[in-house]
Amino acid sequence: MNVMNDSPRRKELTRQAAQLFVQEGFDRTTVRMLAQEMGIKSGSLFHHFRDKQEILAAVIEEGTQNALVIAKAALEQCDNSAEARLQAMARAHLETLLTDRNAHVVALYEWRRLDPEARDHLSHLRDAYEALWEAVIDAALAERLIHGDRFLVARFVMGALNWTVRWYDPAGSRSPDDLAHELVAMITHRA
Amino acid sequence: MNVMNDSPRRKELTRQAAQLFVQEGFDRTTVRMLAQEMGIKSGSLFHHFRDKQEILAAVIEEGTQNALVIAKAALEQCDNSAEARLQAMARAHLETLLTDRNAHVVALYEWRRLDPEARDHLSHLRDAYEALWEAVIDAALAERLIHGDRFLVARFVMGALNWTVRWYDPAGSRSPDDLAHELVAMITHRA
DNA sequence: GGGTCAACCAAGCAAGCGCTAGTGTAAATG
DNA sequence: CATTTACACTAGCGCTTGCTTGGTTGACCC
Repeated sequence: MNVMNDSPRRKELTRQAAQLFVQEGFDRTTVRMLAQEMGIKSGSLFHHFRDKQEILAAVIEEGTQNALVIAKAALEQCDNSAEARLQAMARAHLETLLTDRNAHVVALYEWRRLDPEARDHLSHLRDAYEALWEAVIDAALAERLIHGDRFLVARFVMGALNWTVRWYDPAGSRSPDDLAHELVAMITHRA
Repeated sequence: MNVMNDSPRRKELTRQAAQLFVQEGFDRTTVRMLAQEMGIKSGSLFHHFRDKQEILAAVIEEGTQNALVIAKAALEQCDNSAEARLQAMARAHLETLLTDRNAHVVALYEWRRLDPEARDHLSHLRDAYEALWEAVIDAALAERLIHGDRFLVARFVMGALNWTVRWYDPAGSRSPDDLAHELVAMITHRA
């Protein structure tokens, strides 16, 4: 057992692990399966990660960090209107789900498999992401673009968006932009 | 190894299994843990269920069947207006999540652990439930109470509702009725 | 009062699990 | 040239897993 830096090699291994975790689930994915997918033997795996748990944490950290970066970038390069910002966030969320699908599915489904320390560390990242959403929703409420309880609206919207991993087909006819449009139209109270 | 009827004993065992599956996840729940929770030895478990998979299927079937019954009852004893029916469905959904929480959390999180035959059988049940939703949403669209794509609206709404298992606290100050109200208000386009 | 049957138990098997120990080797570093 | 580093290998330990086997118990039935 050795390092725990973020070498490029480790990044690639993390990506491949995410793929398997989605296919099989974390518990059903054995270190031998992971090693085979990575083209090495199971013993060699522990040169890159302290243990199996750390692979899961790495997958989720990678995905969440990307989501944060993308969402921030989307907010920076869009209008200041509440509607534009709402739409930018929704679209960014869906695009992350598309480009970084595996990591996010893992984050949604296997969160409970994290040990307490990892969960604690990663929930800070997740909170930072959700704070972006809440700021945008607050602004929309202030402009009276949407109505209702701040807390509830945020959770309803995130639920609707996160649920898309269950049914959204990136190869289908609908683009993330379309979906974001429809969602904003649904909750918006103007013509 | 023996029967696979639906004796009252089996119902009770199923209920206890659901509890453990929620706490630990399906894969991490061992037959020895299940047996201990049930007050029997692990070998005796296989008198009631063919294998571990069948316990999972039993849990999910029970929960989905209950949801169907409750939703149908709610629709029968409410106004014919689209808004009332929308609210009745949302409220029924949330109440099921409250009274039958364990089974539904399992259905949401462990669906992928079902083997293909069980998944096929249970997806028919789930489709019947979703059909109720789509009928109600169709009516609301026809009345122009809500706008948008039938398919997308249905999935956004179900996502928002199912996501509640992540954050909703039944002991908190909000009732299922409150939540249903807020959700309908959010997507509704009238004063 | 012999037969039936659901319900349970003790014991254990074969397979698979996460992880470790110790070693080899090619490239980078001093 | 000598040493360190990064990465991979083989071999296997200690343990848990889902499930099976072979048998016992006690309530009910004609």
